[in-house]
Amino acid sequence: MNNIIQYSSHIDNSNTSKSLLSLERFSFEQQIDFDYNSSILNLSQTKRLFSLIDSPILISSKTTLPTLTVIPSIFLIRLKNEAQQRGLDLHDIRLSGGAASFVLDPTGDLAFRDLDFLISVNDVTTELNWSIIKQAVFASLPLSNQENQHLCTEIYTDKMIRIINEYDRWCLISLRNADGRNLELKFVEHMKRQYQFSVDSFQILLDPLLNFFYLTRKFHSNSIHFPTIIVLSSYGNFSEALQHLHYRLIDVKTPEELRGGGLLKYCDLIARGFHPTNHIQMKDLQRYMCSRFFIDFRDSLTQEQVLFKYVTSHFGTDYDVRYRFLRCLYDVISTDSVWLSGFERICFLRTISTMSSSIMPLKLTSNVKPLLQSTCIYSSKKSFPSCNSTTKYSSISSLSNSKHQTPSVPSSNTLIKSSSSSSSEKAANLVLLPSSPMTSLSLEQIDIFVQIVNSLRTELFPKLNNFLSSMFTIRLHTLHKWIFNIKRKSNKIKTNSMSSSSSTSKPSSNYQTNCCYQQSPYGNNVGQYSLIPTAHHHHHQQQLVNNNVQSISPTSLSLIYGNQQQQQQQQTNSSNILQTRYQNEQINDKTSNSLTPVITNGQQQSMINPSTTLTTSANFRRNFNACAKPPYSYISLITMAIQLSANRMCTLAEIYQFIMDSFPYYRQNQQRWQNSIRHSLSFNDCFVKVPRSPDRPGKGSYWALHQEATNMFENGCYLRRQKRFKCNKRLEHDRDSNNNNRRNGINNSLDKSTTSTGSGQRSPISSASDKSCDDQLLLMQQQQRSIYMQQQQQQQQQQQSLESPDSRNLQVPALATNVDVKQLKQEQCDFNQMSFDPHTFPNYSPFAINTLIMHQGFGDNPAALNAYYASQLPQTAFVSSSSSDYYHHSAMYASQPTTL
DNA sequence: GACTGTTTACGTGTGA
DNA sequence: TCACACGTAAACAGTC
Repeated sequence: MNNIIQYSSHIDNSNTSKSLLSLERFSFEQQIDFDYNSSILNLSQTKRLFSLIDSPILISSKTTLPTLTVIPSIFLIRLKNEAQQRGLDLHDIRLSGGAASFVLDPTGDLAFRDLDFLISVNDVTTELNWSIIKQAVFASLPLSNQENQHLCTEIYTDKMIRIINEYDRWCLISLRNADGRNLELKFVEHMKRQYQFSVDSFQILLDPLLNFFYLTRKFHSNSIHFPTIIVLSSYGNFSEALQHLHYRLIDVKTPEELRGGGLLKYCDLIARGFHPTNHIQMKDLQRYMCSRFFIDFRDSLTQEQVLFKYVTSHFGTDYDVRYRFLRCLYDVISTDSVWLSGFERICFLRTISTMSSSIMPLKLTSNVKPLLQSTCIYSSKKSFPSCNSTTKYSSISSLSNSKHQTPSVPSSNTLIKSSSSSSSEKAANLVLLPSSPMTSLSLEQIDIFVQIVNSLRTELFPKLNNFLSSMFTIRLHTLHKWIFNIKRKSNKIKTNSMSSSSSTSKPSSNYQTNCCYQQSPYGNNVGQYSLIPTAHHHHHQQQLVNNNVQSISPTSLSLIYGNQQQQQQQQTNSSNILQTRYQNEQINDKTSNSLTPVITNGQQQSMINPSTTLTTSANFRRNFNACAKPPYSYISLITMAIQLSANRMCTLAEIYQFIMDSFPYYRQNQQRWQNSIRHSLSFNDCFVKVPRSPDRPGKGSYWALHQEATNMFENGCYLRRQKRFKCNKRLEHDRDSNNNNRRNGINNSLDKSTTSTGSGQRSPISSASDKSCDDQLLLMQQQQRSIYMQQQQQQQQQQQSLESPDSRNLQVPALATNVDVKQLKQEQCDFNQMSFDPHTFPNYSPFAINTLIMHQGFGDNPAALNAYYASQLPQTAFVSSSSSDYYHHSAMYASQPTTL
């Protein structure tokens, strides 16, 4: 308690006792251990703090009202007094976050953004206190006309948030600064998480300093009469946190409490030279932060906005750090977002990639390596209803080798089908550029661009059209026309420049398109629009007007709608999409979010205003509890656990453990959700039970994904499935035998109701309907299959005998007959063409009870199991899946004669 | 006895 | 409105 004694020696007794009392009441969860968790600022730190809170900050307005010059120290003293006059006690004012770290940092060059102040309040839940807080804040601003205080809410605030739930009771008023250094005032009754990483966990108690200022405004930096200033760390161990700051280390406690923004902060620290204290743990943390980011910021528009806001407000003109930040974020998302929707991930990666080039000044873009390099699979059924979900698209790298600055294309979603990989690299690079709204094409580049497009048009455009018309309802002629316009403008510009004409001609180009544009969240840059899918196939007459005769870029052209009405209609459509999405989110998460009234600046706006929609989104994010229920179904969670396991199969306990490790929500009420997990495993045909091998005794079986159920979640999108996976053509006798086996204590991998409706509404009637399979057809198919299998076995035997005279096939008797390979091939083709459902033939399923029991020894030996299945199954029996290598029939393919 | 697995019943939200 | 996907509870039986 020595700290307190020193601290109190400079303050009068009444203030001291009050401050001590305040410290105890400052209900930031943990008990404060002053010996272990606090320190005192030294001289240089104190001077730095003085300088920081005694330097003016410009609070800018959103309108024409004057910019206010605010000195934090004076402002805080006034705020305290104003609140006190209104009957509200504000105490324990602390400087926190990056600014506090800046004060403590011995180098003094640690970057920080906002000035965050924590102010303790007894009760923020009442409307009266909330009203007093707002009044006090705006009364403390140096406004000449106090009658306009109510306008300040809109004009001088960047954010105004009130969080009240079981974890948090606090409110925030953020006074906006044009440079992004906002004055953030958090009035806290209770806050569960006050920091993200150890290095920003410091809180400097300002009460003695404010008292000092209050007593004497004659402070000089060379004064020797400094008050003692205490600094705490909510990290739990002050010295450790300080060491992390000194050595630029990243550490975190209770990462499950981190919110989505933690990922950005983490990448920010990495970009500034920080390093994880534990790389292994940090890998898990990265995975968690990725998951959390995409839970908190679910739609791509919000993600883009969050990222853009962070980038613009945290890096200023430090493009090097900015690029490193984006690079780090890109890498983390690429490698650690294991259970995100493939579509979400690629969208966000593209956003990062685009931002890495578009935000940079033109002179730097040529030096910036495009981030988007990987080939990714799209699954866009949800987001783009018009897209054929069965088609996979890949995006390839941008013009990484080009010496020219990256040209822009009309859409940020220029992709080609995977099948077009045979197209020349030139073509792929051409159409897969990340959109760069800030860049423009030079004349030479336009020439090159047009030439390439023309030369590849016949090869490329049909594929492009397939994709674009299905996903964004862009027609081929639109692209043709766009190219034509570019070329025409290019010629015109050439003509103009050759004639040295300085006339400001503004050629306009009209073309029809039924795509929908929306203003880019990138803010004020003219002509930045992003392409979003349309909800309806409405046709807008859009006009592109080129205002810049020096350079032309489709994305730098101003977009003008034919009339205002159409514009409004389009905005309505766009916002309706988002609105519906957020409404769904609210519904989905209603069980996990307590009532949390949130107030933001744009709340009074019309519902069809996109900004309101975004506000709604932001509100939703803020409501999100740290331990909220993840948006994944139990089937999704099980699938994740299985797919992420080494052998593509897990025991029940391993599934439990995975879920609890991954999602803190499931560390509670275990009996309830684990019962549901067991129910899901048993009930759903997509999960199959694989018996343990004798050399691996233990409780319970392994659970694997059914071979054909590996892509239930649309290439990684673990949200609600469009269609439930069913095995509804199983033979009646198989069901009966399974039941008998179960009664006899034999594990049966297919022991599931074949007629499940997804609910408990299964009835004998419905079962009977499913039992009414066409037995004759099945019998025919089975006979055909038997013939084929016999031939297949003969072929394989022949192949094995050729490869290895000593090889044995214990399952198949040696039939050393010469097979007419041409006939076999023909029969194989015939077999391939017949309608064949592997589930119709449970005896041939790798998960059939007979198969598994007979070959239990393969249970834990994927290679042996593969080989066996390969020997037993035709190529077409199961579609090979890249995501299920465990059951990939590679051995069978290898055994196929290649000279057929 | 705890765990694992199956089944039934019922409720809710979603989308056609 | 209805079928379906999903969640929850509970009873029951088998396994370790």
